[in-house]
Amino acid sequence: MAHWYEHHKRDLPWRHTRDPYRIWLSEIILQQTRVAQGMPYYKRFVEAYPTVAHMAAADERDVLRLWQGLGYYSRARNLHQTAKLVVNEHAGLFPGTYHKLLTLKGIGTYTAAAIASFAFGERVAVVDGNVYRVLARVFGIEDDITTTSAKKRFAALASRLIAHADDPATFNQAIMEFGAIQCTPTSPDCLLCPLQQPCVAYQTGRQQVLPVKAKKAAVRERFFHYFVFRNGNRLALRERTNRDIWQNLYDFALVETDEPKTGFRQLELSEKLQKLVLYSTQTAAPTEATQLLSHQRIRATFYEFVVPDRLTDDLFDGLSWFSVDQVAALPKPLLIVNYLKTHLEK
DNA sequence: TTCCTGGCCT
DNA sequence: AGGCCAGGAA
Repeated sequence: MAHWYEHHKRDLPWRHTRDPYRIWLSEIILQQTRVAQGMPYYKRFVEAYPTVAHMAAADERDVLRLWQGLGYYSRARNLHQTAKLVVNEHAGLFPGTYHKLLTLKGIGTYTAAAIASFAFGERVAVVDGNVYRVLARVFGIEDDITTTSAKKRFAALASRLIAHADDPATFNQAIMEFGAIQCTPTSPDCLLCPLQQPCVAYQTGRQQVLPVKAKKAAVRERFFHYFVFRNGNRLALRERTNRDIWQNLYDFALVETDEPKTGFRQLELSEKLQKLVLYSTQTAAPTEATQLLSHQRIRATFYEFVVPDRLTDDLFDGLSWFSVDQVAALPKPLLIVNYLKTHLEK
């Protein structure tokens, strides 16, 4: 990989300095940012603020103005805050170790390792998105990289590898550059790859699968329209038995839609539900509630009806009458518990 | 058009 | 775990 790096490394301005200020500046700019986009910003910043003292003396709004268009503006605010701290508390000298760098605003594990190794030669491994990808593929690691345990595992592996490197800074640059240019996310250049032979992903055809990354479950939005039927001190509930959330808990008669609806008259009701609604009396304005699950957002509307005695045998779909005391003893989702709490108090 | 990528902070 | 942003890939 060191050999590959010597032949393929890009000529980037921050690779020609060991000035911790410039390395820090470049690393903050390159967080969540591609080199091509960050480059003009780096040049502008170095010109406007050649030293950390220049930056510390600037107004935050000027720093933000210079940052404009790069996104993630907390990076710029932290940049300025840290510049002031370095000048005021550290006499303008950057802390010289990984652990001290970690305490600065805007510097996490990746950036601390980058500065420590590039500026100070410390033997500490960077672990960024490139490194996850390269290691997962070469070593065939199937762990979900979004988990804490996987992050530990990759960091430990990178540490073992850098322990044997001639030069820690070059090792770190090389593995990231390799990930950025050769071992790219969607179409890695495996045919010309020097690691073809040892690469588990290549040998098993799993380049497209590795690294494994749990896609953050898109939060699905669902609209629940609850019909709360009441007769005297009894309420109509049913057990949820479908393959769905809240299995074996109790809720009310339910009509679900994919889209928001205003009022139950916009809903398509089953014949039996329609009849019950028709001959019952709506007793309160509909109320709304939202229940957030890990992967779903339930927006619920509750419609309250009093059912006349002559129709109490007309329940359907597993609904049964429960006295208020019985209801209290049933297992219910929080959405229902909260509704009962606020609408059934007497 | 939508999907994916990317460190740090709270 | 979710928010922060923009741009390149699909």
